[in-house]
Amino acid sequence: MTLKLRNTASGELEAFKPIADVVKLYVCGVTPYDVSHVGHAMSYVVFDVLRRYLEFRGYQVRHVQNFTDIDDRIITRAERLGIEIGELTSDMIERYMEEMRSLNVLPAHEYPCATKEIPQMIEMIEALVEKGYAYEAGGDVYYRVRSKEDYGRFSHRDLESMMAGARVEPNEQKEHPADFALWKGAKPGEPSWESPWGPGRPGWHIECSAMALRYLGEQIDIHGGGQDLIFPHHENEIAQTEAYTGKAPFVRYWLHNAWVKSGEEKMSKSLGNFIPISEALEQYSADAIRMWVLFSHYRTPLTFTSEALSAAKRGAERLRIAVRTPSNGADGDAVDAAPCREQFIAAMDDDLNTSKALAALFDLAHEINRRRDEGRKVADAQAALLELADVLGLTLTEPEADISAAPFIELLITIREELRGAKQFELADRVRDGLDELGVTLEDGPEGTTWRRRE
RNA sequence: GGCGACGUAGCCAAGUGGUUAAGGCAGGGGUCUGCAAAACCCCCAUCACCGGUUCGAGUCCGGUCGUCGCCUCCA
Repeated sequence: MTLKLRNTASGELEAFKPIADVVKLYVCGVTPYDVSHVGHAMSYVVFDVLRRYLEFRGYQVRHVQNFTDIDDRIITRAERLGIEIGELTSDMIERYMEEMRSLNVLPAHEYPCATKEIPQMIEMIEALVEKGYAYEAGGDVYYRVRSKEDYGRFSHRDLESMMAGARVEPNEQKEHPADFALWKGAKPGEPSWESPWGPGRPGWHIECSAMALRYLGEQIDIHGGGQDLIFPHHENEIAQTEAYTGKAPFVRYWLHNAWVKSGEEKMSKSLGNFIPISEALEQYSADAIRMWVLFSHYRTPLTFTSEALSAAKRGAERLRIAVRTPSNGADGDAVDAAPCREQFIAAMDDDLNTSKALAALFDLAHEINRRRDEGRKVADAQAALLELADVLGLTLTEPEADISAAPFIELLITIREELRGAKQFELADRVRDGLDELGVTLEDGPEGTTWRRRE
């Protein structure tokens, strides 16, 4: 069995074969001008799962993810806040990193920032101008889309029909309306860097090319991002990179995740209809949020609703209980996890069918509970469930309980035990209900009472 | 207008030609329990609509209706 991925470039399911031993993975990062929202969470959880699965399958992965720490929105916002752009971006980057940690997203191996890669970008732009793929116009430098005969093929559009849309801003400096900026001359007062074309800053697309080139090489295995980046970002990235290196394809497999909807429309920063990751994390555990994402396929739009998140929360709890409840059985392990493991792998091999992979985990959890109830041993199966859940980045651990509260909870349980012994059920129930309201659930079993913390 | 995607049970969501249409949540009925909780057992869909291809279609083709996305910054 091999991993098959839906390659945006071909639209086909393709067997994954890395170019070399180490899989080169580049994921488009955020523009840190504002806090990240659950749409970003979806995207980075998806690519985190891709990375974890590749590693689970025995590949070594080198994961690079950028920060676009210079652009119009950053400049505007920093100006409005009256702070330096660096102050704004480093704050947002710090928050982003913290949120990813909370979501159990593995850190990339490199997080290059656009502003730290200016020389590389200038070098690329110069070479593109020299080769005739780009031209300078009034302090700006543009990529000449006409220089690439199949420009638009990647995103399934052609220059003529794009012009028909009439949404491309006319710019008399450009040779062609679709030509895109590699370098933007600075307007007075804007942050800028020196260049052969005067002070300015890089265009959006060039940074990813320069960083991918520098940190991963001229041809990479997988490039990921949201579907909204297919055009123009990735189309342009391909054009300029392949023009620069003379090698194609720049990327072997392009993967794009769908977007998160807020109500009936796409959640996005510009629409202002977003739910920050920090806000989601206040209400739901990382496991719940990840499970919400993973319940559906990465190329299908997701909707953030309390119903969906609650379902994920309960689902995570179900798996958690299956792995944490010990068995007192003594005979050999009663559950064979191998069939589940096979189903899990088959599902993940099929373009990361996480919905099906999760179903395999729920089946295993069910089997574990059944056998445990029969008094059989299930420890090995529980270990397997934990291992496979980890491939999806699910920890299956309970929400952090306040350690200092534990002895008091234990004490209340002991007292309640005595009340129950004395058939003082009303008082005993008051203890249980009281703890329940504080987010602690008591469960009476044959071995005594246990407690767990709810999300 | 161009391009892309989607419409499966109360909700979320797999399934791309062939046994009883995965799984989760919610709901109903049981077992367990002092009562609960958790777990376990049982129940709950003919796949937007119309037509076609086929021995056979949720699954392919055509059309209708509806929804979303990209074409400008966006994960």
